[in-house]
Amino acid sequence: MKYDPVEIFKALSNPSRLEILKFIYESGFTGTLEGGSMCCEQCSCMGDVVGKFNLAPSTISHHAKELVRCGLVRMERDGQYMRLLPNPEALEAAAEFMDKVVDSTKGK
Amino acid sequence: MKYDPVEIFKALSNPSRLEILKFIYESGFTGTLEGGSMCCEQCSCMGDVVGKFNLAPSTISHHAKELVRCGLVRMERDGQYMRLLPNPEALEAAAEFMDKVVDSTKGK
DNA sequence: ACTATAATTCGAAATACTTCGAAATATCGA
DNA sequence: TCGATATTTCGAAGTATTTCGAATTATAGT
Repeated sequence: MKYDPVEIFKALSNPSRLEILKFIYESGFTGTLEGGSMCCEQCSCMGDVVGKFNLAPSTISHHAKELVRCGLVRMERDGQYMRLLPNPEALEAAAEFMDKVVDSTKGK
Repeated sequence: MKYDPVEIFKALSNPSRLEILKFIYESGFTGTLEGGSMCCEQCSCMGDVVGKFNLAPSTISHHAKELVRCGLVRMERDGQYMRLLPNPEALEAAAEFMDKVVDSTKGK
């Protein structure tokens, strides 16, 4: 298996981290970030997240690393900036895992 | 909202608890429990879970309570036994939440 | 009422998580 | 190269989680 459901659920189980994930996903690809991103139109960078949430930069950095570790987010350097990119494949994999558990109880 | 995604993800984020959940869901409604349940054909009870996993009864009891707290499982007393019943609605709600996050990144 | 079985509560130990601030590292622009 | 900005690493404090065993509560059967 490419993604570990437990690791993904762990990443999603912290309220701050879940909000950060939502922010990254909403900003990603669609460029809906209000006021514009520091780094690009189509994604958010570390600093965008720091500006959005009431958490220390080191804390944001740590949460981002967790999101990357389990595959929910990808990161790439863009000069000084670190771009945070959604990886919906991982979220879909976790949702699929849940659907399978649901199916297992419905007699399938 | 009827179910809190963060609470559900927290419940799913522990390996033991996730296995217990899967066991409850597989046993529930379909009666596929090998060797039969202590309490009934169509579900598992606390003792079934204790027999299946290498964890102290108090630990199983604690995990079950967490699963009930977030809505993933229901519990009802049957004499000495405690029946553990899947509540797929909660799991479906969490999967739907995830799908919404995925959609938010794909331009809606 | 007593005993056995099932499950829960309680208290404690070990571990993990969340968050911060300070210091370190990376990159850009002048 | 220097100073400014962006991000990460490190160490520490407080909090939460996981697990256990012992004691307790609930119920069934005799």
